[in-house]
Amino acid sequence: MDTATTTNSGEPHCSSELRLDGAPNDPNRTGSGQNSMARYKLMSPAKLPISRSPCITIPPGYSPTSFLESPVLLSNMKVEPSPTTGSLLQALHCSMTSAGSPTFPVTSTCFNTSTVNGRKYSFFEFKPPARNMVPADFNNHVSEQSTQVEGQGKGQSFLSSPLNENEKADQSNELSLSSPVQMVSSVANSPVDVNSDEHNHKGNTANGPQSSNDGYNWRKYGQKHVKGSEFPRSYYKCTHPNCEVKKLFERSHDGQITEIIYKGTHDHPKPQPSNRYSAGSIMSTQGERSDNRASSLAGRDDKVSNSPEQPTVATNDLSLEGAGFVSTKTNDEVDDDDLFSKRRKTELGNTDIIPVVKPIREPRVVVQTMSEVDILDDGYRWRKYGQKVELLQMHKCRVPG
DNA sequence: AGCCTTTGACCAGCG
DNA sequence: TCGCTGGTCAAAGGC
Ligand SMILES: [Zn+2]
Repeated sequence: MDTATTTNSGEPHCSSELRLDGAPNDPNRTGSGQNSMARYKLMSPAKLPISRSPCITIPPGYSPTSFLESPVLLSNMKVEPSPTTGSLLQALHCSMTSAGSPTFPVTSTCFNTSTVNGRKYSFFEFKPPARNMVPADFNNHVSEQSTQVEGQGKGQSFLSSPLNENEKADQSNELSLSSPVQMVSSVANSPVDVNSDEHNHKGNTANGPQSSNDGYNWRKYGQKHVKGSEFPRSYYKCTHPNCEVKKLFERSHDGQITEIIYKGTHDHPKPQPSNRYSAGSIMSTQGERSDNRASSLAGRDDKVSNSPEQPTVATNDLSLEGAGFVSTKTNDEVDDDDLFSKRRKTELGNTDIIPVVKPIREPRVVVQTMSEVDILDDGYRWRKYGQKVELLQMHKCRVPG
């Protein structure tokens, strides 16, 4: 019941922040799962006493600035606080605000690194400012910032034409992190309005069938209402034969994605690249269902009329794969974080992201990379503006690709 | 016919 | 050891 639709997206404009932190994760732990995929995680346990909280998620409403006062990049933003110094939160905020387009207020981005099995994974988080609605294509955000901007408005019809964006996305989106770092970028793109029949019609725009299309095909294998979360969490697996990549979704009633988490990496190419749209990732929720299938099928077939899902996705996903997983959250997270924190902590090990208060919902995207890297080849340039003891490093996006 | 979603139950980790 | 919680399984049903 629940589920909703999808949506979301955030765009990271320049304002995004990258956070690297080294937190150890335990990949080994499987938790209840059968697979022992490495799960690395990220969220932030609000409750955790962890000091590391590398990632701070700042709610859109908040201004990171407050947190950090670093003199460094403040150009657009008000101030950029350095993690070290002060409050992170604000930093994030700045981004959003100034980020540029009002339309896309990016909430924040964090990059975390955690160590798993000896490896370090980094998480990259983007938070979109959106309150309820998030722009659908996260992917784009990542790689492309402005492209989408227009659509976003309120999330409604971000993409009038998904296709176009997709294409764009492809082009620009590809984050190729060639570097040692494997990026995972998640994409949370989703259209949001679930209910709407419009989805069908509009396709991406509103559709929600797929919450996130990353170009892969996903099958829902469970849904649960997590305590602390207002919305039910949906579990998806990659349908590829040998692939065990999983995706967790939380959507609000509105259809907005509250959180998206990717686990594992795809060891296979995206299905039918040609169809980007439908390619596969289709996740649907209740309302979407019909669409979903359609999209999914479509994906396969090419029919995708709606599936538009996310065009952007295609490229982005890839990145994700490399990494462990990605998560996206929205404001709601706050509570969720707590919840998540628990398990995640376990699962992930220590990677924690500190939850910030989030009045609003923003989707958060966390990208996990395999290396410590400071460098992300995501097409953006990052400037380090702070560092924290725990290996946490904050980077600020300077120039988009 | 095949694939996917839904949903309740079960399993496992943690406090 | 028990209860809580998150994650997964698997049957049923739908498209
Ligand atoms: Zn896969």
